[in-house]
Amino acid sequence: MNLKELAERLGLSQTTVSRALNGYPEVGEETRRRVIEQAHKLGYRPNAHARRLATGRSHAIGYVFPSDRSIIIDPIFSDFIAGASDYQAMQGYETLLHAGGQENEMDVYRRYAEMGLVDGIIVQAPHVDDERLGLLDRLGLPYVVHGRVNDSEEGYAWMDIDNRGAFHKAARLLIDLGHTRIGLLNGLENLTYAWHRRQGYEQALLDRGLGVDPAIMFAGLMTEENGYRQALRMLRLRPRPTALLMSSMMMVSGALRAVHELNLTVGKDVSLIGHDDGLPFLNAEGLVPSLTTTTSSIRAAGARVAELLLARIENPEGELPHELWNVDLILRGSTGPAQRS
Amino acid sequence: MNLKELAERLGLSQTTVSRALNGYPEVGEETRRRVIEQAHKLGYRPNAHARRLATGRSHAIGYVFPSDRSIIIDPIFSDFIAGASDYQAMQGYETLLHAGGQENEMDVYRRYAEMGLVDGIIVQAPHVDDERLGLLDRLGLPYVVHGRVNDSEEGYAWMDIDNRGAFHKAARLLIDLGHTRIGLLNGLENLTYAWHRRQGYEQALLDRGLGVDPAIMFAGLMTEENGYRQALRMLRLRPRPTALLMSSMMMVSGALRAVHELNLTVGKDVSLIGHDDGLPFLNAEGLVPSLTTTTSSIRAAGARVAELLLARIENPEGELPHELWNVDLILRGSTGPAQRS
DNA sequence: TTATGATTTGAAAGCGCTTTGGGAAGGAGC
DNA sequence: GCTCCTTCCCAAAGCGCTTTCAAATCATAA
Repeated sequence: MNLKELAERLGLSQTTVSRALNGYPEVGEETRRRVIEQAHKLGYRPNAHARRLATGRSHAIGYVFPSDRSIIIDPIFSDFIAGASDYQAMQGYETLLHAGGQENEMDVYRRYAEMGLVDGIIVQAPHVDDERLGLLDRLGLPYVVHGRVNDSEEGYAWMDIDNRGAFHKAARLLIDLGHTRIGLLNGLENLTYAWHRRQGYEQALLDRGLGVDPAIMFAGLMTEENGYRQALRMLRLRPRPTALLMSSMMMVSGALRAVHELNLTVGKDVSLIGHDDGLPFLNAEGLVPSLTTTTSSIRAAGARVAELLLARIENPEGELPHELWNVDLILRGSTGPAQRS
Repeated sequence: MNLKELAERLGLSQTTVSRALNGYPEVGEETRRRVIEQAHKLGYRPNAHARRLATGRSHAIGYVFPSDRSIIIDPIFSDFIAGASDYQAMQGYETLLHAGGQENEMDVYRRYAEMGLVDGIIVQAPHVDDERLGLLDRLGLPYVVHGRVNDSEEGYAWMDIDNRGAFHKAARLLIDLGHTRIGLLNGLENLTYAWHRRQGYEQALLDRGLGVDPAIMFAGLMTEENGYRQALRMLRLRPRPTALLMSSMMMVSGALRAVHELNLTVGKDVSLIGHDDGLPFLNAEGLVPSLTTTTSSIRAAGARVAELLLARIENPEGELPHELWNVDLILRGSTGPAQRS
């Protein structure tokens, strides 16, 4: 069932039927009613490609993961995309995913733009000096960055959570509790969010005249195993760090093993704070003791970034959005005053 | 730069240029060379939608997640899709993702088919009696199921791992080690894979004349917290189960907490076996002691399912593939002989 | 030389939609 | 009566490709 057939069956022209279905005003109310009713009854669906060809709009958003596999493995991305894709679906936009293949990330963007496959891009996991933005600008492809690039905040659209503030707050809490040796288990620091977290952490230490010790700082893949290994390593140092600040719940999970293995007590011998992206399969509250966290729903972020991007697509001349979300520090049972050693 | 311009610049017709680029034989060698060279030089890319409209093929594969959010949260899906999408990208197929929105899963399939958005579908997480297959058949949309539906294995294309065999093997190993009370922490049993695992587990018990005790069986979301809670509950029963068989690494992670909390020793007081999908952020070998697992790469499965689907699309008349992968039982440190209690 | 066939190329139709530029019908205003 | 708006509808062009069908070119054989 295509437009032509539908029009014939209604005794109308394609023009009128198309207009009626797409809500154009210059069509009689009675006619519109008839058209919509019949379209529904006959199960008419406009062909997506024909429409896209005619309008020049693809009604699709692209997500590109580096062929390098270290990114998509991060489970937070699936939750981010779930949030974004959910919102897009409600707005009639499809979600295009590109993972791997032999093509490199920049080439995929180029292809997307030149073939008209997507109307916009969500840039994931920006690194400290990200060359993707320049390319997208040149291609004229609208985009919104989830996170920020380096410290520049102008000239591109972004939405980010206040990672610096979050880790600053968290570190300060620990310091206020009397901790002076606080370990940091961070993500790869060429990614901006990790870099910001480290800045927040270091600033809090410096604010209170505490030194920064590279021996109790780690930056790497946020796996359970790295959480375990690094926590174990740090907690074996003397003087032992009395608190650990961690960038992901997976690392927390690993760190807990280390803590148990050393027969230490969480919240007493060692205080733990982790960043919680709100992943449903790894719950900070369900731990024993429940975990003090910096919390921000990655899924909500996904939905919001999608919203900003669609707004940019509908209105390219609008102002570039810059949105920084506050991150809550939720006090639970895994933090306590420092013990004297 | 579109085909028309390129043709003009070359002094050829669109027909010839199109043919040259698409590898049709009826074009002079010298001409083809010139065309390809110029196309490359001028950065020509055929418009995706025009091509799709003309050919009636979308060169895209769809993945639909139920609006019910309990599925996509499972981190194994992102790894599965990464594998599939990777393969597709190499073959020139896009990946379309649908998560959430107000539309229900069946309606999305209908829309995909009627609007021509995808050439095929990968059906995820089939339940025991899945109504999706019937719909897809009616829509004439090629698909491959990752997993099986109920116990019927004919009439549809599928690829699955031998979940029943895997858990049978695992349970039998434990029994051979002298365990007689073995707990099962499973996924939701309306999903076929979980149902199969339970069958394998029960069969192994029955084979050796052991009874099945519902008190030490759990089926639910495979979260860390459920792993912890259920392991804790079971290990507090008397007589205490001396082994736990688990459907996911997240559950293992939670169970480990419970074991530590009860001051039990893994591999001695309690043996653990988990199913490992090969997720890169949660490594069975990195645990202490390292974990005995049933192992099968979900990423490899994704790539294979995509391969089967593309083959079906290229050749719809071909035989329906039925592919069952053996699952290895990898013996590591978390299993040992049962202690007498 | 001419007929024959093989090899290359092109004109034009078509994929299914949107949108431009009118045009017919009907009512209001003079 | 006539003109002038509205209101509602339509024919046709166009989006950028692929593909059918026909024609041009060229070498070869009779």
